[in-house]
Amino acid sequence: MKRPTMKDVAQAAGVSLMTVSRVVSHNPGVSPDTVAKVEQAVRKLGYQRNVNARNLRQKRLGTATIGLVVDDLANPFYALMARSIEDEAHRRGCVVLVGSTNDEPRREREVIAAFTARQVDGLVLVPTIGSHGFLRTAMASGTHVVCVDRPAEDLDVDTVTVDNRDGARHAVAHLLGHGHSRIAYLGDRYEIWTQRERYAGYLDALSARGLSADPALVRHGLRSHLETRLALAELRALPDPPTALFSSNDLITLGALDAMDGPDDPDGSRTAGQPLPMAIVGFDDLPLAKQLDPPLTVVSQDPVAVGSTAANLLFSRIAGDRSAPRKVVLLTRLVERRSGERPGHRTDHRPGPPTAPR
Amino acid sequence: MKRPTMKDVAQAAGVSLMTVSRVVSHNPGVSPDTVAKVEQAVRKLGYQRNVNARNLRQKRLGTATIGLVVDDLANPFYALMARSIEDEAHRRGCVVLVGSTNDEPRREREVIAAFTARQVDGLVLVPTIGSHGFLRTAMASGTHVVCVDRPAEDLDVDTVTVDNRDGARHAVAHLLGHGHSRIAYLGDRYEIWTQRERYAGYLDALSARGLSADPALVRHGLRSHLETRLALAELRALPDPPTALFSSNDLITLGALDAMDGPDDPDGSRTAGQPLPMAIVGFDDLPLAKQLDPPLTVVSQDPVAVGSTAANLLFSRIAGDRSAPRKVVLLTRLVERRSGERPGHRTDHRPGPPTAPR
DNA sequence: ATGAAAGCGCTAACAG
DNA sequence: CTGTTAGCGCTTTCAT
Repeated sequence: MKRPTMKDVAQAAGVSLMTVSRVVSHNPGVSPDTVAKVEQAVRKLGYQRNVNARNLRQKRLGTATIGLVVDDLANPFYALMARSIEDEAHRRGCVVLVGSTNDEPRREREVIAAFTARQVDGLVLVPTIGSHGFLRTAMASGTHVVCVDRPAEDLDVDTVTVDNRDGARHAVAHLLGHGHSRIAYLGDRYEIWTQRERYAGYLDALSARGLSADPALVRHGLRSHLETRLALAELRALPDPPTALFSSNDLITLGALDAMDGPDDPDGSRTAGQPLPMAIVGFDDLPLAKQLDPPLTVVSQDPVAVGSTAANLLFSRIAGDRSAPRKVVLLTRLVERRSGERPGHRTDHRPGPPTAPR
Repeated sequence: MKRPTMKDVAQAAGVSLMTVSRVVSHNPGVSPDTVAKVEQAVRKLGYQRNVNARNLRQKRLGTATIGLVVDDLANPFYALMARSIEDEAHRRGCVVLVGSTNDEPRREREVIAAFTARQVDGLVLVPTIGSHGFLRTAMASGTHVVCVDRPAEDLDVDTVTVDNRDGARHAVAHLLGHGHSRIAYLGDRYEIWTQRERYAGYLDALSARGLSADPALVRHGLRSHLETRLALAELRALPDPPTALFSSNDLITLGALDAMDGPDDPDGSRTAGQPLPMAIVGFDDLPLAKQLDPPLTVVSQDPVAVGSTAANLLFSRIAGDRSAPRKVVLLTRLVERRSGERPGHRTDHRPGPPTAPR
């Protein structure tokens, strides 16, 4: 009923507890016969060492446990990242605790506290908005932290991000290059670092052409499908509506594409063959992007590379690297399919009088 | 530098270690002044209880840690499931260790061993193929196990699955109902339980119409995008090619849609407005399914429901439920969009006269 | 090559 | 109300 302990194994093998410890730890200096006897007892009892008890005494090697704290494990980007971090950990005989913050600082603190209370060797963290000073004490007592996806505003630690600004700039430049000048920006909460960066990239691209953003075309804070639909509806009702759209994350892209299909039809929808009413480029690639009509042009980032880079950084810290914090910035790639190439000079897509050309 | 212990707090507060323990555990019977003194010392030192040490002594409450072992954390289905399990765990003040097996029995054993060695209270497991007898000893010593997505072949434990067979049957019946009789089956490894079930559903639907499967139209063991493309190419080269397709998971659906686009074009592809050459219904919903042309009809399962059901089952076991193992089977839903409705009696899909409207 | 003693950080079971 | 003594399962250190 209860799990066997070293004591039980020792008794079964007729040796001392210490000898069992040596065998189980593959320590040298035990006679082959004894090893055999002990190993047999181990198998017979189904003994497995209690790693937590071990870690209590032997802290030289750490707990071989790391924590991964993301916004939302269900988000494909973080899921891919998590998998690649888990792979790196597994290679090193390390396990990983995961937690989602839901972008709530409070939940973030709870999750991190639960992890550090279990003596994790380190943390890969997608920080929420707000201060992370509370991590200082944990870090002082040896918990290593690597930030991913975005930096923690007040923490100078290893950080792996992608060049969001550059990615957005390219996306919007692409749209501009295809004749669009009224390009809407659809973004998530402006408080999120990646969103600020992407918006900055949007502005960069405009000003490189001598344009400035029309406030009427800029929408921050889109948190849901519904809000995105609404925002898009308002944009289209404008006297001078946008001809193109830059959506700053996958969820918003999804919402926008859905909204473009027209009225609220739960399952099936857009009339076959009818072109999308606006050009669109989105941040983040999506599985069926190239099967759309027209195929969707996106800024793609590599979550697997982000994850493995972060994991490697973390493990080298755990292994003793005490050099200055590194800031790694990975590149994005503009995957040009065709949704960004619709002509920018026509917006006729509704029955009824076409909007004035240009 | 080192983490403070209760001893340090006791010293700082001028009380005994035991008093600190009581305060930290919110035990009654400590005078308010003492509580205040201790709490202040705790804050001052940034003390946090070592949960592992605590669990070593007090095993009444378990470790408040569960393990989640899935095929692949990056798979959207498992990612969603993982998130919902993590939510349930978080509600209960429990943390979760995750691991991917990659469908390799060996890695599964490694991951499970690493988890049980850390004294997890229970395991939510997507079992690989093969025996799981090795879990018996862990279970005998109190580790609870709940299987999800598929049953473990030789383990009588709580299991949460969806009705794969029924889902597949409906999908294929839908295709049959639209005039198709030559329907190809594209599946992953037949050794995987879900795949066998879905194939059985495919056969069910055919025989309900008095048809039997044409072996030439059945392809098992599709493990990659490439293999799927190849398989589809072969099917189309048949003298009497299929007019419709049932793909038995999301990856295969993706591969098939990709292959239908024609030659190997890395990024963008299909000519706008050109209809898909075959009808298709896939198992598992996909984010952009309804934005496709035609919108993709799928069998959808609810990973969040699967996850939360499994988590609830596990936690009630941990809480002491010793009733007979439960087998929960959730339903799937056929989301009828339009890809299953192309006429089954024509296969002309190349440049030439446009397909009849609707 | 093996074992005995001490102690990791904490709580259970008793004292006072 | 508070403190003392064991001891969880293991490893360290020091014998033998």
